[in-house]
Amino acid sequence: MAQTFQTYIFLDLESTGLAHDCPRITEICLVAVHLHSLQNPERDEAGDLLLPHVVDKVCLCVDPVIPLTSKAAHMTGLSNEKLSLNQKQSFSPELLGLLRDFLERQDQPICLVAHNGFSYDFPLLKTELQRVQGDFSGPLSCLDSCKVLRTIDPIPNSVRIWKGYYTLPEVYRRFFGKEPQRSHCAEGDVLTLLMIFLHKAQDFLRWVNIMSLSWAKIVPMYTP
DNA sequence: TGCCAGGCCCTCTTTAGGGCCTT
Repeated sequence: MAQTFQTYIFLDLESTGLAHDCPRITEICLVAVHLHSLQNPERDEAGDLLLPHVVDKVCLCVDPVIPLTSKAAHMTGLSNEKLSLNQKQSFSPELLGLLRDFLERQDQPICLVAHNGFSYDFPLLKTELQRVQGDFSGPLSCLDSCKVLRTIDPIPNSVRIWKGYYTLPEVYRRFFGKEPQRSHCAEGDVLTLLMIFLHKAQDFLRWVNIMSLSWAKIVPMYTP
């Protein structure tokens, strides 16, 4: 049965590597936006979309305990040394409690949104939750923005080289004609994703019931 | 330097193969 999600939480993770590296999270950012703000976006005097002003936001750096791959360190600008010198804690039951509190304070029901989330962010987050013997409770759904974009923004026949067509920066460039800010920083990528969603809000909201999955159906990336 | 994984999607498909997207 179709439901109307009242809150969309845009999510991005930075981590020590890709799935084959059995990665650990190094940075997590969640930005919660109410349906009202998505349906009634703010614009500047020129009519350009603005980021919603009324949002709840959590951004945390996490000690991954294991080494970052050189590529992940280069991309994210994070390092084990930086995280250690800044006394960052590892993913803990307390962090799970914080994330649960963040979800519970939002107007329900909630849909998490991440780019390539079905393949990467959601399974990795589920693995970290499993590591601390926990999980999110209650009805919670999730949506992969990459999957939706493949439907609502199909590749034109005139485009011959389509590698990178649905990467987060490329979609942003296509929609807004400028470079996204702070790529490969969790908060930067979340805000880029939020703007992309706002740009196609009507389409995303139309497809969300068909393409979203229950959080309970997300399979952990690997067994911790 | 490029590969490494894997679920998903597309097509020169479905008795399969290859590429994307995420760090």
